[in-house]
Amino acid sequence: MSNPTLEAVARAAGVSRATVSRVVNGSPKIKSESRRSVERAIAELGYVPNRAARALVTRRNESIGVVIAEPTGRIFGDPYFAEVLRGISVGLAAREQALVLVMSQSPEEERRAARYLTGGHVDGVILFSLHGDDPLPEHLKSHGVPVVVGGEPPHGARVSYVDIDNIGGAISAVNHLISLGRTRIATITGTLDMPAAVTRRRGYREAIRAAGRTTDTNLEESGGFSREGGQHAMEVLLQRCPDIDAVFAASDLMAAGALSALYAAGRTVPEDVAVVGFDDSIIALSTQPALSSVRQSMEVTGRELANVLLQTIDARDQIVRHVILETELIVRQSTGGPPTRKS
Amino acid sequence: MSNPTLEAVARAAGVSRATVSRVVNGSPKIKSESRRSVERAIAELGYVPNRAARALVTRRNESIGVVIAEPTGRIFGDPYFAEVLRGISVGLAAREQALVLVMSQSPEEERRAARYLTGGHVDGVILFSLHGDDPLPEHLKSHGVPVVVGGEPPHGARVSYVDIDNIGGAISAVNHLISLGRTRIATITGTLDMPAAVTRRRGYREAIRAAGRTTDTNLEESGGFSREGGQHAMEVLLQRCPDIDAVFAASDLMAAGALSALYAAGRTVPEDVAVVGFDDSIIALSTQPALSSVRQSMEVTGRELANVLLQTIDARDQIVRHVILETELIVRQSTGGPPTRKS
DNA sequence: GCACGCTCTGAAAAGCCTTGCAGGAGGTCC
DNA sequence: GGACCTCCTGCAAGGCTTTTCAGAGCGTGC
Repeated sequence: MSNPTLEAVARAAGVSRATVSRVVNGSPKIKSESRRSVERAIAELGYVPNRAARALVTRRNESIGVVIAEPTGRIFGDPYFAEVLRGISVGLAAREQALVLVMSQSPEEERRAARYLTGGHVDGVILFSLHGDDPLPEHLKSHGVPVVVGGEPPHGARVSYVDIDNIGGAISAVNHLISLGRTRIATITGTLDMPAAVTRRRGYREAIRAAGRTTDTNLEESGGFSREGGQHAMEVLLQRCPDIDAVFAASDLMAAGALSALYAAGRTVPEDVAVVGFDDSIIALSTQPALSSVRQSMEVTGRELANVLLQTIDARDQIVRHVILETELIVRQSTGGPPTRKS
Repeated sequence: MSNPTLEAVARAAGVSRATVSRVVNGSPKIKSESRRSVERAIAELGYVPNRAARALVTRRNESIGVVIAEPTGRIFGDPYFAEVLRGISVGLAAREQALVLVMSQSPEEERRAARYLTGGHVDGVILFSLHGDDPLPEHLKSHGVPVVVGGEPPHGARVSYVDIDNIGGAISAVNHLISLGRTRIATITGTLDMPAAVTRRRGYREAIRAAGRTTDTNLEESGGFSREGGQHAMEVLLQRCPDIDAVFAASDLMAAGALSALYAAGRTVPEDVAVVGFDDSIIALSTQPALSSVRQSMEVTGRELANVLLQTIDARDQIVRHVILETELIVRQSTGGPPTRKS
């Protein structure tokens, strides 16, 4: 229950507190003899350093905050978050850093979170799922808290981030649809206050134009990154342009919603309309037919987030670091491919 | 950057450190006059108590650990975890407790986690997704760390837990299938080293017998709580008993897998085979047709976990507390119901 | 044999907060 | 008017670790 202290270990090993401290922290200037006796004493007593006392003097907490700011709470069914979290966890565990999870769903909670994060309770912060002009990254940075953002940060924020190649992913998805001979290709975008949503739409437009066609905003509709939103967007699109023969959805969840709307409208997939999603999450496999999707490795994203943050903390600098991860199109039945073929 | 200390606030307010401390901690014995001046000073200086120093003297960390022990990492696509996590977060935020997330996926990581959790870094622990004879709850308890388990704890462990009415949920699902006139009702179970899986199977069996029929282990197959497992289990079941006309799957994810297998075998849902899942997660809405499912509120589960743990910490006792939450059957197209009808 | 240098260790301060105890101010009762 | 009580506040100790600085012990070079 009550843990032994440094003092107790020192007595048991016949040395001073300072020596024990140095052994614990791996100082090189310790005779191997004293080191051994200290190590034995530590093992016998089951000594674990008191994190609070240590933090008090080092002014480090050995813990970093991970913020998932999701006001709607809606996206939460998306496996995306869990996967990234796992990646972060792996990245932090390697360095014995604790992961403090902060979920803020309301402005009130967000204020509380900001107070907590700038209160010196964590050594750095990983931010997630940022919307629009969220001032949090700048706020933290101005308080001297190291920050790294998952996904492209809001416009203007000069902070480190780890992102995937959204534009390349979107282009490969649309090119795939074009290569299938589809001519009326629509897109269901995410919430356009999120950079990822805007960038994926840009990729869609660029691919359309690169094929020598003209873009048409009638073929674009926001699905808010939710299943219901995707379904509704598809209904709107079908009403506006009944001749649609392909859809690129900016997330698997929205693609799943689109499938429902297509079935309800009597369309077959992929015969009448080919569908591509984004993320290649577990959802892509649970739809009927299975979704073609742009794969991103959320676990790698998480690990990189942890790495970049720890790097920044170690360096004590203000350098802005970027990491962009690749994507890969996975072709399944929703665009006519057998489950295992790749583009 | 460098935060003001208690001392600074005391000077600014013209009182002593002790008085400031008492104001911060809401001691009742402070004249409202001094309280006001202290509060103003705090606001002006933007004072935030140093958590480390406080923890050092109170021997409390104001933070609790949440462990998700998932060796396979497979279940992770399940929205279940994210939802419970959110509930826990809400429950802890109300008490200004930090949520330290610990994900252990390998024995090595589990050892590391155990060391961390017994090292006095957290005031209590919430455990999750326990398998078989996991010794962690007992281990923590013997080290005097308050523990509460999400879901029925492993056999023999006398620890507090919050669970849902697994048996009632399973019974209502199977009764629903019986009421539809189905006569060959199979079940796809979870990993049987988890109590929730065993208990749901027991509910299935009890409902079958209560209807005056006999159970048949040929109609039971494990799907390991994963999509692929559910699909494979369904294939096995169909081969063994081609006359199956209903399936109760112990999770939505497995039910989604079962749907794929049924389609592949040329069966229609719900006409040939009616399907019921469990959890009523986002998955239940993204399948075609939408799944009937046993709803459990994961968010409430999470909130209750937090409440029970905080209660135990406050009371400083070793009382074992239990909370059992209700479930509700939601009927959708996979058993022939319209989306909104309830049983 | 002496001065010097190197290696390792110990003493002690610093870091910031909570809280038991004592004491001051002001009011009440006889 | 004095004794006593209540209410509030301050003093100071205590909690555990890291780290600076100085010094002890020992070997080496001249």
